[in-house]
Amino acid sequence: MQGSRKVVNITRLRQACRTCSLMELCLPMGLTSDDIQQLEGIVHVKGPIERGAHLFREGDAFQAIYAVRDGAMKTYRLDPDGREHVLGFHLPGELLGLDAIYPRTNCCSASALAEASVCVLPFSQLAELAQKVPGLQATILRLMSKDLSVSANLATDHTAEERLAGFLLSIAQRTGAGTELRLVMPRRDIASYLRLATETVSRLLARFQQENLLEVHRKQVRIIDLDALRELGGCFELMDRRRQRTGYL
Amino acid sequence: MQGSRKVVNITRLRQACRTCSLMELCLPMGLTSDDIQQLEGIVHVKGPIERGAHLFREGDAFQAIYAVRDGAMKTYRLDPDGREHVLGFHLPGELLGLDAIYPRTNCCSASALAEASVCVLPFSQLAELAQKVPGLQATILRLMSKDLSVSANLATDHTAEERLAGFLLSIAQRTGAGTELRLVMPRRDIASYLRLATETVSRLLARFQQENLLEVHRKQVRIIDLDALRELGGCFELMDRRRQRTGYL
DNA sequence: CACCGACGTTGACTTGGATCAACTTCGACC
DNA sequence: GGTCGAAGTTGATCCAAGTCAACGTCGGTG
Repeated sequence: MQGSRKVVNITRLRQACRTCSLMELCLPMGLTSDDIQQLEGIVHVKGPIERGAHLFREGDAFQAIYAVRDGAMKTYRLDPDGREHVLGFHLPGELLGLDAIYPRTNCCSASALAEASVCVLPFSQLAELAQKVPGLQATILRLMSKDLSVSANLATDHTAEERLAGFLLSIAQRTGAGTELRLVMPRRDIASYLRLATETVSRLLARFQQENLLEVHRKQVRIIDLDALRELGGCFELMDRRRQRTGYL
Repeated sequence: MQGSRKVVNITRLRQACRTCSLMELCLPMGLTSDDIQQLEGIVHVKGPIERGAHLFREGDAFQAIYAVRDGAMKTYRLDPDGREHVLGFHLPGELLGLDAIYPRTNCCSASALAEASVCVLPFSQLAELAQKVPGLQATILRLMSKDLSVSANLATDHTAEERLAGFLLSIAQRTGAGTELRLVMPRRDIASYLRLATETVSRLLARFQQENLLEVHRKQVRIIDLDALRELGGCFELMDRRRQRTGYL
């Protein structure tokens, strides 16, 4: 299986945003084809990044922000005792590294949860381009604003149950998977992200299953009672103007 | 006392950023005097906003972002049970309302903790101006990025002790007050912001005092053992490139 | 295909912080 | 300056979630 994929070490492919399947989801969203062409001029693809490998590390000088193309990434920090705290999961179409703009230093590390590739957006060039392309500036501001809401949601006070329910809804929403979702990240990472113990996540999933809200098979989760789940964790779902689904999720 | 201040109901004063004491702290930071003049063209002052009065409410259409001029504001949301969750405190020079850009609707309410006044920055005009003034775009991106770090800090897993210590340090840092600080917000709001019970905040402050880290008199706090406090909550302090103090805090 | 280590689950016990309740202190207003 | 309500403190008790420990299960490798 590893062998069937030829060694692709060309980590700097030009990216054709125009043909990218994430166009509706990512920075090019709402740009004219002319604007997109300019964006393509500064973007390149990096990958494959194998599972567990790092895209950047805490302390690295800030150079670029990144957009996930495929696979999945997590960002995390190590506390003084060396324990890992997961700050976020980043799925295809989502940005990474925005929090490093202010301090000009990456204040978290980013590693791949599954083999991934990303678009590299060198920040100085991106900012320069955003100066010329109003739609791009607007998109960046909106995406940053969205991240603010996400962390505000997580920072507020909720029970373990509410946070986990909200997390599952958020993953379902972001992957557009409907009710059938795959948790790429291990339980330990979910727990860390939600500020819970791994055991608590495990127990809650078991309980949700027992109460007929979910069907859980290892990383595979099927949502059975969406309404009940929403009842618990609904406030974690974000209004999403891009991915207005046809109402069923 | 109330009487000595004449009824100031002129809520729309033009603002002279050039002479504002917050210039080094707020949006004009790093702009040329020419740029600042343009900024002044779109900014107006709103206030006084009396203690407890609202600047905007959850659900309002998004029109503007705001910069606190003086006083202090809090942002909060009500959960389905009607309980208030404080999302943030906003001191002079800090921005408010950035999280509403994405959903185009205010997703929290903002009220004054003490009589306050703010600069109103109509967003569409601000975005338009940022398009022309590179330094302004850069500043907005940096300030949003900073807010991302703040909420990431808060969202990660810490004990009550660590969060409160970090909170005190953050207030000290942001007010530039050195070791003598005044908590404008009631205990209840601190507790809500830190996801604690009021009683816990009270007890912890008592304990910090007993352990000779602080001296607490109601809203007045003096930091006695800064190093010990940093040991506990240091990771909440943000690198701040604007307010590099002379090392003592 | 047997072994190993990482991941996940389950049970027993502990604990940090919440809740409930009583009391004190403050400051605004008559 | 006395009254009243809001804010803050302190003590007793409780519980959600953490910790510790044992065990099951999967997937990759020799």
